[in-house]
Amino acid sequence: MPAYHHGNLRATLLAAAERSLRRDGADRLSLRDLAREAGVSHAAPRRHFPDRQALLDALAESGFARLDQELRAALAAAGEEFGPRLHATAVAYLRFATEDSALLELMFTRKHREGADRLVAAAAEPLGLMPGLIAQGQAQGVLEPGDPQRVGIVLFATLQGIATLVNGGLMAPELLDGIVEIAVDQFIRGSRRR
Amino acid sequence: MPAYHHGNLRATLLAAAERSLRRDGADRLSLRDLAREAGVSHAAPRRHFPDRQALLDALAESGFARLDQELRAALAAAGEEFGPRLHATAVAYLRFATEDSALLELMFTRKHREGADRLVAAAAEPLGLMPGLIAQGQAQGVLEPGDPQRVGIVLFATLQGIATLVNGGLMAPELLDGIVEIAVDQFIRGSRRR
DNA sequence: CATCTTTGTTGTCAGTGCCTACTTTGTTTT
DNA sequence: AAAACAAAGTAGGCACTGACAACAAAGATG
Repeated sequence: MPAYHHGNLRATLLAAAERSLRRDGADRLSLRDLAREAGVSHAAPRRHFPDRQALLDALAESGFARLDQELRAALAAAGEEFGPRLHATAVAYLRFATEDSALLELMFTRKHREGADRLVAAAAEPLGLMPGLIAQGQAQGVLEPGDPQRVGIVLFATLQGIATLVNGGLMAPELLDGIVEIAVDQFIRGSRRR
Repeated sequence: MPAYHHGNLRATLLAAAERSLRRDGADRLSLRDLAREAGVSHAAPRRHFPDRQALLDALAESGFARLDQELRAALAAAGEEFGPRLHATAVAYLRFATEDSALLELMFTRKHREGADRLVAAAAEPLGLMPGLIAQGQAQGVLEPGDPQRVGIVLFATLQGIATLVNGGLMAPELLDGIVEIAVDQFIRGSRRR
C-alpha cells in the first residue's frame, strides 16, 4: 500500500459505502466518514465521484448487476418447467429485495433528477428477464398469448410491491413465503391459456 | 396575525413542507428553509416538531389520511358490482401514488427506525380497505373463498409496485391505464370462483 | 395582579458537501 | 534521462444544516 496513492480508493470507498448503506441507510451515508474509514483526506473521494449522488448511483448500479446475477443463477438452478422457474425467480427476487432495503430503495427511486441513463440501462438488464420468462411460458402453452412485456411488468410490479410492504414494516417477513406462493399461483391462473 | 405568536405555525409549516416535498423531495427539505418561508426564526419549528423526522412523519401520516379519503370517495362513486369497484379503487390508488412520488416514498419506507406506531396505525386505515373489497367480491360469488387479508396484500402490492415503477422512471406513465387494466383483469381471473 | 406555560428568539456547535489551490506521484514525451 | 503532463492525493474555506441551550415575550390561569 503506497502512502500517497492509495491504489484502489474507488473500490475501497464503494465497499465501505455498501456497508454503511446497509447499516444506516442512504441518508446517513457521509462522504467524509467514508474517507476517514479509508484513511484518506476528506476531499479524496471527489477524485473518484464528482458528488455524493454519483457514489449512490454507482451503488445502485452494482446492485442491479448483482440482482441480475442472482436471478440468472436461480433460473439456471430451476428446471425446464415454467411453474417452478417462475417460482424460483420470484423467491430469488424477494430474497434480494428484502435483504437490503436501503439498497432496493436506492435502485428504484430516482430522486428528482434527470438523465440517469446509465442506471436505467443497468436496470433494464434484470428487468428484461421477466418478459423472457413469460415468453417461455407462452411457448410452453401454459400462458395465453399476449405482449410479454406488459404482462411481465405486472408480474414484476407485484414482487416489487411485496418487497416494499415488507421493507416498510407493513407486512411481517414471516408471511413472505406464503404470499409469494399466492402471488405466483394467482399470476399463473390469471393468465393461463383458457 | 400576532407579531410574536404566529398562531398556527404548525399548520403553516406542514403546508410549506408539503409543497417543498412535492417539488424537491424529502432530501432537500430543510427546516430552516421552512422557517424562513413562514417568517419565523430558525429554531421555531422545534416547538412543534422535536426533530426533522417528526415533521416528515407528520407529512406521511396526513398522506395516509388523504389516501384513505380518496379511496373511499372512489368506492362511493363506483356502483355495487365488484369488477367496477375494484377497477375504480385501483385507478384512484395509482392516481394518488403517481401524483406525488416523494410523498409515497415517505409513506412506505420507514428509514431505519423503530416504533413508528402512529404511522403504522395511519397506514392500516386505507390498507384495510382492500380486504374489505375482496370479501365483498367473495360474497358476491365473483371470487373464490379464502383469506381476504392475504389475497388483499397481493393485490395491493401489485398496485404499489406499478406506482414504484412509474415513479422510478422505469415505466412510461402513458402505459399506466393499460397496465392497470391488465392487472385488474388478471387478478379477477386469477382468483375468481372456479 | 402574580405566576406559569407556551411559543417564540438569539447564539452556538459539530457536522456536511462542495469548491479552490497546492503537492505528490506516476506516466509520457522529447 | 530530463522535462512536461496527467492523475490522485492534501489542506483550508465556505455556506449550509439540524440540534441544543439560554433567554424573552405573550397568553392563560390562579
